[in-house]
Amino acid sequence: MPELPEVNAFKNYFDEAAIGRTIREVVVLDNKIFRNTTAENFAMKLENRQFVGSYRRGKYLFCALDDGNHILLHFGMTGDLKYYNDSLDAPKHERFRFEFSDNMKLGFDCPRKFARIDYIEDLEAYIAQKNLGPDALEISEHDFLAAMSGKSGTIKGFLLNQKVLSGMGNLYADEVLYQTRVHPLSITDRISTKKKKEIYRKMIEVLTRAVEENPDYKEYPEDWFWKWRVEGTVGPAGKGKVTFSTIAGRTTYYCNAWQRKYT
DNA sequence: TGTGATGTTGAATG
DNA sequence: GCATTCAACATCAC
Repeated sequence: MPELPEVNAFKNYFDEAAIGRTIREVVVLDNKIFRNTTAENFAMKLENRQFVGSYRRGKYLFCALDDGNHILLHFGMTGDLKYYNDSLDAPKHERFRFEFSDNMKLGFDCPRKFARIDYIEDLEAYIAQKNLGPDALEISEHDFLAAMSGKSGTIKGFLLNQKVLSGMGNLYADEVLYQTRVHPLSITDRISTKKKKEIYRKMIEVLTRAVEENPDYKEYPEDWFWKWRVEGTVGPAGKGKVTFSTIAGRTTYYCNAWQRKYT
């Protein structure tokens, strides 16, 4: 999926396509993508409304309506947005679309259907109930260090936990650990304070750079991050080869000789 | 043809 | 409570 930088790019795309437009009709092609509401209710609530803004927190994109309510767009692994005019240009796995009063359409595409769409009347209560942690680009160094304190799980699991920190995904987590030379199996609170701060700074740096690229997760620049994330790639300064295993439930790439394991 | 994929959730287990 | 593992969700590409 889209991780934080990709969702940020979706936000930019959404803002451009939807803000200020009136929704004439909501066409639903797959009921199951709605989690806390039905397709009928969703359509009824949104028709004749206008989008007035959007707010991203981690991988969650909240879109504000002119009646004060919100919708959540969560892209799962394969969610995507497409803005178009001609019906022939509808994305292949469109699950629903907004048809605006000017006849333009914004389709939500998602082959694997891991995406989730919610209708939200109380945004703060919704976020509190989800237990969603602060955005990875908003959290302060102090709060980041405090969150690490006492944690006995792996650093990889820590970075992926959306309740602690929202926005990091599998690829960017591997990138941060690789660049800071910390082994993904390191125990979070055993890492030195100096290294913890390095992880924090690198996380901000990597995400900031990625956000600036406005990445489209289907098409990354040639020299994008994680080029190294291929088995057998030789680590920096000839430090051994990249290998992978499942850590915190996700396929994790790392270089044993390059990344120190704090235990 | 079997396998794994940028994510989340809930249940079961230690 | 904390952390981990697993299965489920559903489809596509290799």
